[in-house]
Amino acid sequence: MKENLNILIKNTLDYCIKEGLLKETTPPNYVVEVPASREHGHLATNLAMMLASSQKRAPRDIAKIIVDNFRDPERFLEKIEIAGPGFINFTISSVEWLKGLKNIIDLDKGYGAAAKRDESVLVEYVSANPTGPLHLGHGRGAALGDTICRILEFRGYEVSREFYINDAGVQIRLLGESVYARWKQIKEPDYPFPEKGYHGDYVIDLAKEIEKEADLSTMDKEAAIITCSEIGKAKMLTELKKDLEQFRVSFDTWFNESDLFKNGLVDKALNEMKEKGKLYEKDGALWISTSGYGDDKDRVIKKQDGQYTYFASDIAYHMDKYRRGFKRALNIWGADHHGYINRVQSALKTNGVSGKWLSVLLIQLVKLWKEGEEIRMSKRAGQYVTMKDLLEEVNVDAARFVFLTKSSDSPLDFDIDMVTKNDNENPVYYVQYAHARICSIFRKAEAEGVDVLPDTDINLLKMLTLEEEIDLIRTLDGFPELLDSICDSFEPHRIVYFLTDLAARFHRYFNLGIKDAENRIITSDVNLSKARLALVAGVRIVLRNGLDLMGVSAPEKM
RNA sequence: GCGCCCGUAGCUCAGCUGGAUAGAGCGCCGGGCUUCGAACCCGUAGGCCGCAGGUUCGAAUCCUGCCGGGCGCGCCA
Repeated sequence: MKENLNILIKNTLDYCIKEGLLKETTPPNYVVEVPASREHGHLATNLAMMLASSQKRAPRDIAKIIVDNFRDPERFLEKIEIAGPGFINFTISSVEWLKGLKNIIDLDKGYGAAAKRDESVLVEYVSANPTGPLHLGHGRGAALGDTICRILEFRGYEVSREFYINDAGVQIRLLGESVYARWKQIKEPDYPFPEKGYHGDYVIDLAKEIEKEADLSTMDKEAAIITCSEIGKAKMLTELKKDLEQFRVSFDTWFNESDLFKNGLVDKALNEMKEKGKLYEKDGALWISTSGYGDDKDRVIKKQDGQYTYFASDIAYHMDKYRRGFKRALNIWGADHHGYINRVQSALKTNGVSGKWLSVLLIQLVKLWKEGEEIRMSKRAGQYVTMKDLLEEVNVDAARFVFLTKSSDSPLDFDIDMVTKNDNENPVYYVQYAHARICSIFRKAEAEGVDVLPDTDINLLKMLTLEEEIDLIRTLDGFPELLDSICDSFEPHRIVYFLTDLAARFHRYFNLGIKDAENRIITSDVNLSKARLALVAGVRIVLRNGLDLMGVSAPEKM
């Protein structure tokens, strides 16, 4: 609707200028938006106020010119009013809203989707080290990344989901040493455990499993540790994939850091930078001069001991991403990585890649609450709640919904008790209940012999005359725009608030029928019933499509 | 010390590129089911939007400076 109105506004503006009613000017940055109050119509624009300075006239005078000359040949609008300091308020003809509803029902699962566009996005998320189980922070990143990908795809972007496996550095080695030590301890309980090793019980489980698969006792220590590293990593990855799959999160590409070295991509990246004169040696180490590109200081890329730093492989990785031809890249990182953003972007700029090509979405920490107390997580002590633990207690729908409820800028308190409850304290049920309720209405209608999928012709829909009914359609109409705003802002929490608001409007509408039988959806008037069923069918479509984009189920009964 | 994020109702948080009277959930108090699902709805109370300036027709939103909280600033990974 907004788009349609925008066209009319633009035509009117052009007309007024052509007729000399307004001075020629570059179009101001005005907005068309849904006003907060219903008294202000369906849509409103601040155009006249934005024009005031260039026209050197009072906003209300300009508004009057626009309103008096409004170009609306198809009678799209029912009413135009000037209000307040110079807002122009539009009331759209109710037939237009009914057409909008019909469109939603016709498109069904495709409502909210956009045509394929020539824009590819690489989204990297989770990227947990395969040295331990997924924790709640990873869960938040997984829910967020997955939902962003689903929405981008729905809006026509070509999306590739990627998980980067840090498998080339010392932490995999440390995993091997930890597993090896646990294996030794089966026979020699006093065998020393590496100081910085991984203390979690899962390491003991790994040691037991590896013993079944490989005869470590016939190997020398080094070979045994390498075996432990390799098998340990493979097993941890299997676990990660399993947990993620259960969480309805999948990836197109599992990218091994070690492949960057194997395929010579790190050397290649370094050589290119060397040729461009971006590298230099100092104090026996190799440095990259990122400081000219927005970084605070230059960074070491190869240490005195000849080992590459992580930065080296990260540069190679991001250059590889770029060369694979993606138009944009998005990384989803924990907030503790924020110091790294500037560094990576600077490195990209050093290589001639625009800093805007890579966006980074930071997510704040997750705190876990149980029985009114915070459960502090400590990796060193091997004490933390894993995704696996969580999913044993909490269903996937509830977990994903809660992870998505808050802005990623805000730390998340995850209250296990609330999310475990099967009552109205659990926020996911509010939206799901609305969906199930509509399904129930349809079952009832079917039982009463009402044609449940009428061919939604506009004349039938004209039975919808209640204010609440048009309001519902208006909300449904905002769905595609909501999705677009999420694609631009990477703020998927907005969909939660949108769906909660839609569910609230539906519940309120439904409850009108408790007070007054005339307002029930299935009434004694068959045509009215059909029209109202079409309306709630539209609500059901948006609830279902929206929940689907969140990776949350839309149950027919609950 | 420098950088990023946050500060909105008793609690947890929304508030979309600046818009009209700042909202929701939970909690408190009070109401609503003989017929479509009460996992629902309606109503009351509750706010110097951290503080102080600035930008303009207009600021919770943008700018500056403070205050308070979180995180990050390695030849760690």
